[in-house]
Amino acid sequence: MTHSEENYIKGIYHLSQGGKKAISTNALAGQMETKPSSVTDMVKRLSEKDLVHYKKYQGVRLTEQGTLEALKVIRKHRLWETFLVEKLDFSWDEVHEVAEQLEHIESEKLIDRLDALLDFPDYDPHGDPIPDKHGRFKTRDKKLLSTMQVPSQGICVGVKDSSASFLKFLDRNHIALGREIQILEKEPYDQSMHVQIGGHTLRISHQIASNLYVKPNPS
Amino acid sequence: MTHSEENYIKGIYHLSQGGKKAISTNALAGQMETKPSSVTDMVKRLSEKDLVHYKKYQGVRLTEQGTLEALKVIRKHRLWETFLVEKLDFSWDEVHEVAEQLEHIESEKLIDRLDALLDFPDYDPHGDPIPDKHGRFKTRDKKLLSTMQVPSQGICVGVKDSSASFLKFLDRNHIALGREIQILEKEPYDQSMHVQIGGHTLRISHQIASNLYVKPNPS
DNA sequence: TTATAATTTTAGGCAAATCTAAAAATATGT
DNA sequence: ACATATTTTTAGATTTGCCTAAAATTATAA
Repeated sequence: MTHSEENYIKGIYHLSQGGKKAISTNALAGQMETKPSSVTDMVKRLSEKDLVHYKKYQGVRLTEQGTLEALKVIRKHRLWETFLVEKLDFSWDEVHEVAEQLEHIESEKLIDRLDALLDFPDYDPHGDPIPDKHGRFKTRDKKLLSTMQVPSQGICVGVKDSSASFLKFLDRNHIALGREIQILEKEPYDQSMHVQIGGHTLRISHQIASNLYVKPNPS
Repeated sequence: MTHSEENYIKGIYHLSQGGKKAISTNALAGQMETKPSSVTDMVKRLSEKDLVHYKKYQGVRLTEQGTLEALKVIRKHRLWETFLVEKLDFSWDEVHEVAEQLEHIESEKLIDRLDALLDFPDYDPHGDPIPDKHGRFKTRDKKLLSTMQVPSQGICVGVKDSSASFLKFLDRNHIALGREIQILEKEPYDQSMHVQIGGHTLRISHQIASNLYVKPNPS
């Protein structure tokens, strides 16, 4: 597989999340930041290699093999992100770009040794699960902060949006993964929330709350 | 720069070692394992980018800028090799292939942090010097084992041939970098040598002796 | 249901990096 | 020195991955 093919497979996987419904050419073009005509070209190539199911005008779906390849790339991406944060002191908003390059390095030994060096982590710095070498990963009981009850509490375990700007916002507001969060109040008008976290009380907009995953505490 | 361009620049650097004489198209084609016509094409592109001096039929030479770029790639290659051996327990005969891929990752922060993680090493696992971030590196007082006096002694500090088969041979014969070696005898007929190293006495062919660097002990 | 809009595909082109085959330039040997 | 061999370059093709513009298909809405 070329880098570009791997990126497409990964893009299709992300758009499909869980479900196995077909992804439209336009949607994939959006994800890949390219033109629909380019997508059609590439999708044909992937189809020839049996990485996707494709019928004209019907969208595209990963085959079993394609899914496995996607999980391999995602495993590499997330292990490298973890490495950058844990061993090279990158912050969680800096790792994505570099991991986009590192995920294409081909060496099973390398990635398995990296896994061992990091002590076989289950989740990456953004709280996303890291597939093991067979493509299996642990899902976690988590909800978007925006859907939590008032009052309730839980632990921050992940982000939905992992853009640098969102992650930096969280840093500035003492929100980090692993930290306990208490939902104190919810404003019916704009759905903003009052929460307590890391010894601070703050107001969180709906936009923010719907991009932060929390593992609810059994209450 | 594309990966291919970086590889050519590195290839030219290796062929030029030290000297600044022009490299022939054929020689470069050999180094790059490609056809001379492909080299001509690429060399033209590199010339447009002012990475090399090139005149038709006159061979190619790195510019100052080209030399700097070559040193950057070599720095990355050697730091990654060191990482693989030091942190991921690769053996010195396994690192080259993977480092060939890793050397193209673009991130100054990554490579500088890696450098720090490894404690700013001066030499890679094959004894080759690692350029610092400005392209400067330490040369070392070293001679090929084949040119050493009898009797004399020194410390193994590098290999000229770093092919897996040679490195594995060294492993099997208790020859490792950093180890003291004593030259006991030299056979005039075939120039093979008797040496003592790591508590073993062994006979070393001229072929082997002319691919192993030794730092002579002041005697 | 039929015209219009949106999506998707095709057709044709471009750049990078490679190749083969042929032409041009340089080097070599007697 | 000049014929021959070697080296190097050019010309033209191929593959990957992208593009634009136009055609084909599917969706939508009055």
